[in-house]
Amino acid sequence: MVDRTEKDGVPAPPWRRSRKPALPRRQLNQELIIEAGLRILDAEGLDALNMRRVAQELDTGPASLYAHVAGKDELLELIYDRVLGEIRLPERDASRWKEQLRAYAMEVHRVLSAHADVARAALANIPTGENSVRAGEFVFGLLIETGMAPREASLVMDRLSLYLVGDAYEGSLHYARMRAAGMSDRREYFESFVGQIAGYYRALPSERFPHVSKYVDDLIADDGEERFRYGLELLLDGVEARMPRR
Amino acid sequence: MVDRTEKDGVPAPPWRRSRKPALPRRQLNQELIIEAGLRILDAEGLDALNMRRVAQELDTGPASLYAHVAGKDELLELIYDRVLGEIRLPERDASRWKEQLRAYAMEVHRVLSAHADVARAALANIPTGENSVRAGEFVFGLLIETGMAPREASLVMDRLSLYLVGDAYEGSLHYARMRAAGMSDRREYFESFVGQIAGYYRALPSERFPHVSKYVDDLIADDGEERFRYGLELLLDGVEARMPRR
DNA sequence: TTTTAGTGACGAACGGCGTTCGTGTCAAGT
DNA sequence: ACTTGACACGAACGCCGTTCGTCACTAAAA
Repeated sequence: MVDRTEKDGVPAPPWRRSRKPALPRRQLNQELIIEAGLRILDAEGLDALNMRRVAQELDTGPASLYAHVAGKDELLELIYDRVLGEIRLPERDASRWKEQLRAYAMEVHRVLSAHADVARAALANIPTGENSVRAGEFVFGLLIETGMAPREASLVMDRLSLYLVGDAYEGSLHYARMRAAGMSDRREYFESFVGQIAGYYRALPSERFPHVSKYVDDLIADDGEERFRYGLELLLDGVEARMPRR
Repeated sequence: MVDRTEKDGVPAPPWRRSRKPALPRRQLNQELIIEAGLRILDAEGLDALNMRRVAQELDTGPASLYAHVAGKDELLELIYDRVLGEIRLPERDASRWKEQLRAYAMEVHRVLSAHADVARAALANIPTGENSVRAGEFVFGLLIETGMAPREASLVMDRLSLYLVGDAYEGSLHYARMRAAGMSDRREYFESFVGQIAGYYRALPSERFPHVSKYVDDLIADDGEERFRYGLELLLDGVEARMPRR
């Protein structure tokens, strides 16, 4: 018997109990549930994503979902992996590893930013989906082919992934705050929030916090995009310093 | 933050009765609530930390807490800042900036690891507590005194903080999983979980994922501690490369 | 001493959540 | 035609954060 949850020969993780071959007698299947969930996530945020809301989107009751999805956690994993599927990978070219690694990071950043709240769901579980492995093979393979020892390449891939998801997670939090404040404009939120932070820093006693209170403008100067790029270059340069000479 | 409960140094007013045994009422204040919350967080994890459980710990009902704490979110922030208060900072010495930055990172890592689940609560809100600023002043001041431009120092501090909290967050997730599986031994969990991951990787089709499936042992070789150190050195080396020559 | 005002404590309850139970329903196999 | 069994789904369970209204108590005013 063929488990239909497998695509292209990738087995499902053993701890995810495999379910029956979904026979679409009625119009309800895992695919539809994932899509509905992602739609809600993008339009209304993670806080609005609950089983009742997903069921409502599909014109049914919450109990119906549990025939296709183990629970909310698994649904979030599935949605996350679906988003990772939007990552476009180039042909590997080890001679341009740094350039390709940078492009990869920017691509992941782009995809996670496009589905703002998905990163908040992503960090809640360790990803093991197909598309996660696909991305991993790209980065890992690139480093290996460049001549880096497998063990070190594994470390680099791990830290880079953490950085990408961690940064996106932080971005998600701002997005959630913006939504909670009822704002839809990014600029409006940025000015309001950063203004508050700046005021807080300026009000600090300068005897105890001389540097922080003095350089407030520098502390709030860069936005998320520039911070992401800076951290990325920091990492890439660190990796380059560890690359075997050729 | 103004605490109106005065403890010492205030003499009893003369009109106070001489004869009263005086239980001054129930003793309940913010301090007690924070401590109870942290106790539960450490002993039972974030999932077990809810307002009813905290109230129970203090022999009262959940409604009583809201006189001292705005809600669960604020309580988590307060607990987090309290944990940050355990961070010990040395005297700044810019001539040993790298060493001190490394020691600082290890110290934060130590404190966040000691209260395993607190990082999961930490990333949920942007920290603005006193102890958070204290740590920021240390790192920022260190970089400034080393000669780095304020704007760049701000970026470095931001990325380092993200790394520290992000890594601790990831650790928290493993901790939560371990607890959810009913294990109390770290070794037992590690072998069980990593074993599953390894099996999953090994089962991948080697045509599509040649590197990942080939170097499974290297992918799972290092534990969280080594990964943290490696990423930290990566960052520190990147920062060093950007330090102005002297 | 009596009254008044104010405050913290807290039982009860509201609304929302994830999830399960039991029953209904209908297509496929016999 | 009957049986089977997977899917659909209304209803409900138990848990959560939070609010309301009431009560107990104290400190100041009268």
